[in-house]
Amino acid sequence: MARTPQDITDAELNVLQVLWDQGTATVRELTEKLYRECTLSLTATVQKLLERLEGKKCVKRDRKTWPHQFSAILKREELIARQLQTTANKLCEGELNPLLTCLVKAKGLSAEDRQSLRGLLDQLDMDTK
Amino acid sequence: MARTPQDITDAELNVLQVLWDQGTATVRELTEKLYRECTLSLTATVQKLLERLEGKKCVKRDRKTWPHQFSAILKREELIARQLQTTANKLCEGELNPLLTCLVKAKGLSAEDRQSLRGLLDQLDMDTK
DNA sequence: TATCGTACAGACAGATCGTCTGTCTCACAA
DNA sequence: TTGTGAGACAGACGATCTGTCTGTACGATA
Repeated sequence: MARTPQDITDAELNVLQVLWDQGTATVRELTEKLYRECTLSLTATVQKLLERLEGKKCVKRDRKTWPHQFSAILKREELIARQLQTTANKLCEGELNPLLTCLVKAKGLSAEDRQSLRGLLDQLDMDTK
Repeated sequence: MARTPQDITDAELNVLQVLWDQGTATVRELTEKLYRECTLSLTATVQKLLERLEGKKCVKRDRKTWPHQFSAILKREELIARQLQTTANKLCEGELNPLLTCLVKAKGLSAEDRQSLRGLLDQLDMDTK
């Protein structure tokens, strides 16, 4: 049976992280940021990762500039949401609520966290009224 | 670079799902549930998956019975929590809060959902008082 | 026009993962 | 006790994924 490939690979994610930080970057900048050096082969590697990310509509490339300028299309929050939906599909028949419950029950939620969460909920109540 | 293998594989997860439903099962029962038939090779496949799950401490095997009875050690909620932590590590520097925010902001959270979530929060307030 | 960095295509190797084959062992019936 | 069928276990294979590299074409700058 065909294994389901991960939509965003580890190496691809590293590239995305830099783009999220910088906003926009060239291959050279990305390579140096990621590998702390910039050889020919490393550049090609990053180039390939960008190519794949472009194919996945996660990154866009400005071909009018030289060298090309790359920037992220996919926002960090969108990726988070996508990942959450994926785990929900795998483990909760697509329902997001069980994830919420799990998160809230997990330790590491301070009183302030709870308070700000209540704020968010109130906000939602207002919006849908 | 070594790719990071996924802790629980798709096929392994399918086995776990059945165990979560049934509570306990033999290889034969699992195979029939998963593949709707029970050939020699399919049985071996399930056997191998169980072996790997056992190695990962997700499943335990009762060797006193014949055939062996298998049951899940890892609970569904625990796996959910683990998955959430994994995405948090990849995308939020380990912080769970951003996930919460994402989830709450996502559509598909009804008024009742919000209300029950408030209940959960109140519960937590009580506990930590 | 020579040179250097970038773009692009293609390929490769290591690893993962689902699957299968083969052998041994156990329980049960004849 | 022995034969039989199902399960346990070990090992291996092959498709696929994924990070990386090589090779070639292209574009800009001196």
